[in-house]
Amino acid sequence: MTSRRVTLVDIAERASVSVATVSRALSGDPQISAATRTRISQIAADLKYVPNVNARSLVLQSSATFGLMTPDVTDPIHGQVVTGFQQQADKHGYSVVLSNGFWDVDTERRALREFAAHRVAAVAVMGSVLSQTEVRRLLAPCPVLFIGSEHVPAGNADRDLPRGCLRPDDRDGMGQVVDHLIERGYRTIAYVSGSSGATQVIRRDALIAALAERDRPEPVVHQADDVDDGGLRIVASQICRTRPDAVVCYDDKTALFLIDELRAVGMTVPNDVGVVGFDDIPFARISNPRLTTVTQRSDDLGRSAVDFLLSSIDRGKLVASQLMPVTLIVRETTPGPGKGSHRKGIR
Amino acid sequence: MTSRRVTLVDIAERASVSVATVSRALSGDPQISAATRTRISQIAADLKYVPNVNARSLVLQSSATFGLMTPDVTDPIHGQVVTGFQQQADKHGYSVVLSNGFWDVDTERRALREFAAHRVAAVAVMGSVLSQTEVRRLLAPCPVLFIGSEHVPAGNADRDLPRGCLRPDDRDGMGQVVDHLIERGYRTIAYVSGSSGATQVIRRDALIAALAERDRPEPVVHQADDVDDGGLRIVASQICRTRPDAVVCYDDKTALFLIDELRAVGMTVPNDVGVVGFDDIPFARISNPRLTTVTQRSDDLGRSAVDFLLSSIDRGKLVASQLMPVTLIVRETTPGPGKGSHRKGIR
DNA sequence: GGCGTTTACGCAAACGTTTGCGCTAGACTG
DNA sequence: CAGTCTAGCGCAAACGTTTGCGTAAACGCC
Repeated sequence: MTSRRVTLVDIAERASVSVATVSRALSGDPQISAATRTRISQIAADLKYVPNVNARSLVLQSSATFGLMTPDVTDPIHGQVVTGFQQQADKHGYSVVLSNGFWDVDTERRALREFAAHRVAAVAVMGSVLSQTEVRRLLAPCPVLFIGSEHVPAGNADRDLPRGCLRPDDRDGMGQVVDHLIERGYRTIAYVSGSSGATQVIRRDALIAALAERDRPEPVVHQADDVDDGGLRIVASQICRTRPDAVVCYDDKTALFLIDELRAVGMTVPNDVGVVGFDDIPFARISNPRLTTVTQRSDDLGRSAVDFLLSSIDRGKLVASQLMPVTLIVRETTPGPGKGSHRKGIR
Repeated sequence: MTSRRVTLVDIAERASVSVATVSRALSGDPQISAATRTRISQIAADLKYVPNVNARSLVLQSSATFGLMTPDVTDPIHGQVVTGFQQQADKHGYSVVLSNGFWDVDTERRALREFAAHRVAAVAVMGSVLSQTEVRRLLAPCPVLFIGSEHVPAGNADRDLPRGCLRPDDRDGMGQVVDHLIERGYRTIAYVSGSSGATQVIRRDALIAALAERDRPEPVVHQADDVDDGGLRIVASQICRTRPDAVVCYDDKTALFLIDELRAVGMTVPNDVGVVGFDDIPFARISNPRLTTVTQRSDDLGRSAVDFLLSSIDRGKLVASQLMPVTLIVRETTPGPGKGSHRKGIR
């Protein structure tokens, strides 16, 4: 607060040129002679000039900034996407304002309005509880991209995607999961989902479809309300009764919490039941037992997202939606039914 | 891009008043009559007016925005701080631009310059690899707060804190850890730290001090270079040889990865060795075995950070530094040496 | 040396706000 | 009724950039 920030006019005075010249020189405009350009750059450096992006955005009518809304950065899967997004964004000279929606309608609305107020160049939203149309309306002329699974009418999870949507190929992933499960001899399969969000209906439907395609019985689906706080306890006891061979979970977090609750009711993974997750968060590979899951290269997802936005910015509209490839990683939670002599002798 | 954004002049025209009046009306200036104020607000709402914060920041000489730099949001502990920061910030009408430093000097410098360019009101940085003075210099007149442990000369970890620094009371935490370990009968204690960052030297010194104060032998300290990618493997084998009663880790992530590596070399936690972490990340309470750790209410940390910044903004300078209280949470990884009959019969 | 062309730079408007100050009309005071 | 006050609003400057257009000097050409 003490010393005023140095502006273009300060540099202009010191270099005895006009502000326009300084501006052009610093932006590398070729119509400025090399001599004055270097001279001006030197002075700018001496004065520790740092441009005011607010002023710039004002005249440019748009700031070199992306808005990114996530339900909760705390969730590892979202954190990874954010990271990738971040990296790619500032590789292209964009910065990103982050907002958490916290699965709350009003919070999300405020966040989106904030983006609009900042005149961000584009925004990516992952896992909103708002409808896609409301989001787009709130953001008005600004291009929007939906990361992760987006709610589409059940039954055509992989086709008729709304434009401006980038998500992992959950359907293919579920196919791989089911193939693996069948190969290992699991027969009865259950599904357990977290509380809210549109992703899980996609994954659930994908699982149902995958099973149907292979002439397997429909899965029992369990729904947990508050995964972080004991919401899976009843699910665990239900599973304890129904005794499916394996249970596939909405995501890794759900899977890990479920395993914990299963232990509490006396069921051992993978001895008594196989478990597979989704997302491959960092802790999936060091959990005990290590979690079988499907990885989606979340950071790539984030990176692709900004590529998406960039191209949609200069084309003026969003390009077609896209599915990200996905691969199953088999670890210790699915050795096959009854084969759960998991690291005997060590634990 | 199609329809131009609506501005104050649009509202002014429609309401047949001046722009100044509109501005004042919308900001609740009492010198505008209640009648016109509501009339203008109505029109603004009809037109879906959303203010241009860039223009505002330009005249206000400062944007209602905080910069927040973290090494990596993916790390759960940082994620939680970010979340708390976020919440408190937009409770006060501030938005936050996030940047990852990724433990890289140049990335951090770019990020800080970005903050300066945005003319953020204040910035909080957690776990920078830059020196505190360089950070402050880069950010010039803008107040800076260091979240988390900050590097201070060894030996006076808890006093002579540099101003503008907010961190958990690691020293007290380590005291609780040591007391707990002693009470449970652990005698030889090792310390394992992650690679970079200033936090761990603080915690290491805190552990050393805590042991010394209680007339216990100095700990063996291990240093891992790349925790995420097998860096703890050699540490695990070392521990396998030296056989300490317990090992306290720099943070939960390190602890969890270490436990995984220990299993790989045939050591069981807590049977063969006790483990305690630091931070209480979400997965600490569902790991197998569940991790004894010290919690620091990371979201509170984030919240306190913005309170800090807010008060430092209107006072014109940073208030004194502050230690956040911390408490030990005893779970399953420290039952006492040899008492590791951890959940027998279940796993 | 006149003419056109290029090079290198300056002028000034514009972006959307905020705010100090000035102004007017009506209310109030004596 | 003249003067003072106040409520309610408008004028215009300012914030720091960018950029279209103008222009002066330098240059090339015959």
